Amino acid sequence: MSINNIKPTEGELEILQVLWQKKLCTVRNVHETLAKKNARYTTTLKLMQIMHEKGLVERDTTAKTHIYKALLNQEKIQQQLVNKMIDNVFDGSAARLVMQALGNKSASKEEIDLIKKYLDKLK
Amino acid sequence: MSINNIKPTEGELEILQVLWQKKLCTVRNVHETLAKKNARYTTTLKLMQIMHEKGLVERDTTAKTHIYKALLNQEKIQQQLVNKMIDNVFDGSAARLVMQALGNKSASKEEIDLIKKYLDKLK
DNA sequence: ATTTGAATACGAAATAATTCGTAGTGTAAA
DNA sequence: TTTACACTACGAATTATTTCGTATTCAAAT
Repeated sequence: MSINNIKPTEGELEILQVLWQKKLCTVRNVHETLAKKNARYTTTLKLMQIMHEKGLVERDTTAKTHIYKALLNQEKIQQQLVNKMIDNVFDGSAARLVMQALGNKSASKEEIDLIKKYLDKLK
Repeated sequence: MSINNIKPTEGELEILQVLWQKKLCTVRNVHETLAKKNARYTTTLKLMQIMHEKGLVERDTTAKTHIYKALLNQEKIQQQLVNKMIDNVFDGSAARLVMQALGNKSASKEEIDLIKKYLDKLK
């Protein structure tokens, strides 16, 4: 399995989320940022070590406290997940997903304007 | 766990997809429609039996060949999955998800027009 | 120098999800 | 009525994922 077609697990995705946002993180960094507040520190550590084995992240081990960095491209993974969702859950219709996403508390007026601009550019 | 907050697994989702589309299905029906063509028939059967135990589907067992029907509401599940994706993968921004979905082969001109109309209605 | 605290490594248990094989049963065709 | 076949039931193996505990190491503070 190449660097493409990699499907991070649920837990890995949460960690990637943090790494994408902060660029460089220690394990503790990630752990404390994580929503999953009930897990032990070593759980996060182990997960990140596994991610390293799998090549999902790289780390700088020169100092005692290692510094992690995501290797997967955020946009690629997003695209991959969205595509899969469109196929599996929305019968292949991107439009249906979009409308579902917008019929949604999360979509503010600003966001909707943003999208309209984007659509106009697409044409 | 109530009927809400149920999180179907990957495999269950594939089956639900078929059930939502066809309304009423035998196991064989589902099995042959499924993308997952490499799995044995009894694998699909077992999965659907488990879904029944969990209350994800109901079935009519009057005849020898059972007839299955989805109990989960498609739109609710879609909404739930989309929301989760927005939170976990798009930093809470619906707009970002939408744009990612549209920067995508799947979005044809027709679909884009559809979305524009939808957006206008929203305002 | 010793202690203390925070870090890593890693085995292994616990949990979840998938997959399959075998047994048993009912029905329709021969 | 016997055979053949498609179906269900279900245990159990396999695989994937998550979780934690313990051992060890290093460095800073005492």
